[in-house]
Amino acid sequence: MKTMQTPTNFTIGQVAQIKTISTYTLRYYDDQGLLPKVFRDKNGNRIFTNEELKWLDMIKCLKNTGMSLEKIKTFVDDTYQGSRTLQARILLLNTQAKKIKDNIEEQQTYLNKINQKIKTLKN
Amino acid sequence: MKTMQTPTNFTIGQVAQIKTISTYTLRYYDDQGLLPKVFRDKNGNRIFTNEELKWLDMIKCLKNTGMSLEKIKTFVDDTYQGSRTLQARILLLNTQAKKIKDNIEEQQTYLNKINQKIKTLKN
DNA sequence: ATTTGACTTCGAGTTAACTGTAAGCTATAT
DNA sequence: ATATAGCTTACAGTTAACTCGAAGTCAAAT
Repeated sequence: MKTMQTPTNFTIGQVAQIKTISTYTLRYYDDQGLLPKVFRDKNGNRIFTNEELKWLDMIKCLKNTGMSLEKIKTFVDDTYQGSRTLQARILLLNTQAKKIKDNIEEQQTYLNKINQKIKTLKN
Repeated sequence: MKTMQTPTNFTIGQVAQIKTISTYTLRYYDDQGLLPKVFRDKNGNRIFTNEELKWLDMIKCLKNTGMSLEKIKTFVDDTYQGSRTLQARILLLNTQAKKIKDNIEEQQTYLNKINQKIKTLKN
């Protein structure tokens, strides 16, 4: 079903507040092509929409799981290329999912090691 | 029980091979004070022992779980200060353990999000 | 005796991802 | 009318953690 959207136009400062990202970083992401759909008002100011907010969540997800901004950009670009790149995008996400799984295992191993070390320090 | 030690003197190149860390990085770590017990032979060349190999494992563990080299250095320094710093070291490790646990949870959340996204892409 | 290889120091260069500064524009408030 | 706030661009600076180059020392091999 379709649902009504809440008003969906934001300035860079509003987005900075909502997503707790600095305006510097938002402009940097835009400059790097991570937000290719940001339009401008008649004064040249950026207009962010819900689409950008969703992208920022996705960027955060990929970035915080170790993907470089450069690689994230290829994902963004592919997305705007449409269905032609569907397999590439699925592959990229599957690869990232695998990487996260491996990382979780690695972190678990390190956690065990540190807990072991704490034990020995307590003797 | 006490066990015999295998011979325990290594050059920087040998350590680089054993631990697959570049000699550049090893010297950098030494310069930064992360390996305070590295002695020198009569020619001024570094002599690494099993103690350093163990430290390199510990450094890797802390570093790969997100600790800065600067903070790792305080842990190393504290260790060589002896029992006076025991509580500080235990605290540092407990804090790191907590951080790792939180991170694992976060990564799990991101993994779910990505798997969800893969699903929607496949429709 | 000289070449080779592995080591040394010092200092400069690299990279990613910001982070900040300066100069300027525009809409709103006083 | 002017001050303020929030935006703009261009570009320079910062940070952590390396990474490398140059010039030099020393021991072992040819």
